Amino acid sequence: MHVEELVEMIKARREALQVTQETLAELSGVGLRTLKQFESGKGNPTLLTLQKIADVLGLEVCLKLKNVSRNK
Amino acid sequence: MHVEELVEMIKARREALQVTQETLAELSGVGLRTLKQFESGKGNPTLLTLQKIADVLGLEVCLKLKNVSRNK
DNA sequence: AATAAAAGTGCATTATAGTGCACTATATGA
DNA sequence: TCATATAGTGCACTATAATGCACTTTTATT
Repeated sequence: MHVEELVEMIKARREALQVTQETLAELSGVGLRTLKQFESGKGNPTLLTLQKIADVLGLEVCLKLKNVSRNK
Repeated sequence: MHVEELVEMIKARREALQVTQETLAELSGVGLRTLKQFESGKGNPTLLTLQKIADVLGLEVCLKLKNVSRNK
């Protein structure tokens, strides 16, 4: 997943749960500014930051085998 | 997945592919020091760094729903 | 349209990730 | 065992992520 997709997934999930950025920031312990930056596609969060955010949304960061076979 | 698990997955994958840290660093464009730090569990890489490393190993960073139901 | 809530942005500061270099430690093979 | 390859670490520096604050823009809602 590219960064944009990860961002979209986080945003979609947050919105689905009807949580505001402000609330998510509080719940996750990540600064509001940081969250805003990330969601607006401007950021390059650290793994820890991403995990904190994902966690609260019931998501988890993982690694999976890429579409094996052929050259993208 | 906790950081340690992600690290283990990267290391296992790198070793399975018989690639040295040095080679992986070169292929991924990530500094050797950074890679060493990450693999030895000392780091908190940025998403971009993690993606660069994962990419070369045929892995991708993703978000997935956590074990729904009940309290971990 | 007016208001209010939520999201986005500029600026400045602090904390820390990324990096190279030199060196140590450990694993591996002859 | 000795040599060599590979992995780990201390130090120092640069780049940038994380953050708060104040303000603007956008998105509902009435």
